[in-house]
Amino acid sequence: MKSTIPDTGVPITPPTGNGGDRQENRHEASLHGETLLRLRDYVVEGNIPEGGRVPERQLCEMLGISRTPLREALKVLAAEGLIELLPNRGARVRQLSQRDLEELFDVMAGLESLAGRLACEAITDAEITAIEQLHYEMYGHYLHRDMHGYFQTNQRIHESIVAAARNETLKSAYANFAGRIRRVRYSANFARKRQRWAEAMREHEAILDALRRRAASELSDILFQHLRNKRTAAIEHLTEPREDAPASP
Amino acid sequence: MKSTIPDTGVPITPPTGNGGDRQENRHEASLHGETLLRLRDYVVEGNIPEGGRVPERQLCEMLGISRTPLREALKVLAAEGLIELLPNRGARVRQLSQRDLEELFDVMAGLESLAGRLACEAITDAEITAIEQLHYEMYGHYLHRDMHGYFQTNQRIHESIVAAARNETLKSAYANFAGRIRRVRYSANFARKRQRWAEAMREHEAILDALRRRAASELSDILFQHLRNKRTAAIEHLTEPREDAPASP
DNA sequence: GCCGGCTATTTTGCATTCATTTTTTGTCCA
DNA sequence: TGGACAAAAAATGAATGCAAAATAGCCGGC
Repeated sequence: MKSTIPDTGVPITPPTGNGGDRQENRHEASLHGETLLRLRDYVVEGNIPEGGRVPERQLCEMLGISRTPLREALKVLAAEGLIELLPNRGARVRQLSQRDLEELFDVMAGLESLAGRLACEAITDAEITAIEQLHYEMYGHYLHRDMHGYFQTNQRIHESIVAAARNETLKSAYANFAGRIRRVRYSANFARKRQRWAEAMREHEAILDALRRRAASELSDILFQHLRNKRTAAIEHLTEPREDAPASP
Repeated sequence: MKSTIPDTGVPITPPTGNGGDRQENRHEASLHGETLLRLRDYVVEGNIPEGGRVPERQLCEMLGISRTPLREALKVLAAEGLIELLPNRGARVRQLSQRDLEELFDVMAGLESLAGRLACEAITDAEITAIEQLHYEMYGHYLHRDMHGYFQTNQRIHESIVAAARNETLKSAYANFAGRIRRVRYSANFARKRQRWAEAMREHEAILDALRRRAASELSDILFQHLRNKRTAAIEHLTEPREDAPASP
């Protein structure tokens, strides 16, 4: 046997509860909408290995639906870039090349950069205060070397900036791209490198500072560079993934 | 009769030849892929009035296919934001509110701003020369008051910048958003206002200048502002669409 | 004459079915 | 033993069928 593409089977686990509707509006009503949400989460959470095939029949019985709504959802996921559809050969979880990742990170950087710019026009003092809170919280995590907490808070900060941009279209696009790299973000805690971590903290200080001053262009630059650095760290991590094994607690 | 939503019928015209595959890779193989491309063009070209319903059966016979692939294509178009799916009530061409347009323009601005930034890293002298050519060509159109030529060349310039960014993901997202506002861009030749037109030309000079110097941040700012001004012009035009009637040839 | 409720028709959503294509399995022969 | 061919099995792509919902049409009441 064996074709060139590894034909990983799907371990048929019970469906994960629909986490939350990040992106779609109110598709819960229709079956295909529900299916879309669940399938998206299912894929984003990494339940199917990279490049693995997405077997229609198994998913159908797993979700208890027929193939029609499932296939509709697959088409949408393909359009979103999460999976790819090989003609007559079914769907596969999209394999992201290094180049793909670089591109995705850059687009994310561009979107956050835009978010920062727009946020400067609209953000309220209260929102800034909230972000400051998050910042200090994150600093605490940093001091305690609490990676998980750090990442979580970090993400909330970035989401707050996007929210402050007051642009639902942007928010939705941001969520889409974030979903595509989420698998990587989770599997690779690339920022374990101490130096990069400290650097990121400094960048966050600068972000906050620019935000307080509503310095749009400046914030835009800082955010872009910040994400660019994340990108570099992530790529490096994927290329030579070691350094975190002999870490202190 | 009459519900709140205007129930515009679709004038059943022969299908337009598939212009070109902007966004999708090679979906020509499958029927639903073909359908997707054709339907997208059909909608983007404005064959269905704003907010008009997209009747499955008519489109089926128009395209000569069954409902299954058509419905798959509709789901994708809905995910792209071109149409919206009302539960149990079919698809409608998405009506863009003024706010939607503002948001879309801003996102486009962000993407172009990003494109400029990235282009500075990768663009070749030859590409810059090509853009300069386009710029002079556009200037010619400007002097001759040739709006159509001007817009066409203008669009090619912006596309060249996006292409120079060497980021297919960005290019694809750009195409997606461009498609959403294309209907408006075509129906409203908002830049007829002389003053804005001259301003735009100056901005383009600045863009070219920054590009030559590979001044990433600066170009990013200029591009954002340029698109922002376009946005303002467009919104103004939509609000009070007059001024172009008593124009000299 | 206009409004509200009732029925008929259309339309949508999903399941099922059918036709191809691909993939796997089995067998034969070198 | 191993590879090539062939048949079987499975999976995909698309069409059709069927139940539920919505819309339109109609009639009666006010």
